[in-house]
Amino acid sequence: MHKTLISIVGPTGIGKTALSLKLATHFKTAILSADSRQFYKEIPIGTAAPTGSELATAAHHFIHHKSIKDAYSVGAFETEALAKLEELQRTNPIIIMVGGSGLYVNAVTKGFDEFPDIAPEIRMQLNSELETNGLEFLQEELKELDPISYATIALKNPHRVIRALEICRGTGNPYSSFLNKEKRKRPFNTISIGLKAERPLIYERINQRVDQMLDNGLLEEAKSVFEHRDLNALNTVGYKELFHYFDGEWTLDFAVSEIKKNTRRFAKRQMTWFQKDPEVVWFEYDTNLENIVNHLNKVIKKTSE
RNA sequence: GGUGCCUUAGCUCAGUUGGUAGAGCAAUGGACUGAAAAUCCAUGUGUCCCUGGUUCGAUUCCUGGAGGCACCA
Repeated sequence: MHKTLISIVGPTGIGKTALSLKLATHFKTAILSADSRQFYKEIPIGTAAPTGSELATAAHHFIHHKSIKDAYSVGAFETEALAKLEELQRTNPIIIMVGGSGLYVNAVTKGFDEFPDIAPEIRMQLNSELETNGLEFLQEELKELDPISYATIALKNPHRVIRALEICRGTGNPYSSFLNKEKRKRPFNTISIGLKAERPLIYERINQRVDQMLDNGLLEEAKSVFEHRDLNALNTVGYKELFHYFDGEWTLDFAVSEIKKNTRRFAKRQMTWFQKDPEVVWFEYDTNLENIVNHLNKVIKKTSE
């Protein structure tokens, strides 16, 4: 049987986790997470990670396998996820992947060009140069070192400029020279399923879920990681807002409304990302499992012919 | 009841020496190859509270009215 990765995507709060559990039960298989925040074991509540009983329903990978103190990146995830998939598919050809982080999903399903590892000091240096000299200064350096990237990347986006520059500085070659190489072919076929719903419904579910998180102890969870607030893993909706509350700058009510607002915006960005992928087949969030399974079986059958 | 101030975008407000108006926030759309729940970009027609008057022309000036705030009774 042909190896298959069933990828479930969609905006936050739409029910991806629930669907993944049903599909894992149906196909008697494991779940791989492509959620850039559910990796971290210290922050399960605010990231809406699967609960203990949900985790017990099927084997999960890449949930709570890292600490917020670990440095992690899409590149590392791509490598680990591909290795894990290879291992799992030796015994089970169908594996499920769920995740709302578009970049991380693409890392597994499509892959990126390969870049050498860059010493983290280079980025730290670039960040401090951004601070002291400003973005235009860095843009000028990029113009020198990599005119092609200078002409194509979003120059007003400091993250993009710094990434390109760290490659230039770290390798001595332009960032653009690594791009658009032949990508390693995936040894599996991906079937992408998207969950969708009317915008007001998504927003309503998000608002409710934030209240639920508070009931589940989000405040205590945020407090327990407060001292590490500067870590990238905590530059996350649900935490950064509560940190302002802990600082005494915001009332709790305001922080909560900011969490809801930022989650809604996040959901919109996810939809924008996934909508442009022509391979995703969309289902209403409350579609019967049977319909989705039928679709999957049809595609699986077709690809193995 | 009297006096003063206010009424402009979903919200807070700016502005037009009279030629139908603009910021912040919100909202919406988008980008995104190792920070991605991150980061960045784009988008502003609204009975300028209502009525009558002056005027070629009123959201702007004047009359009257409604609502709000403050002070005085």
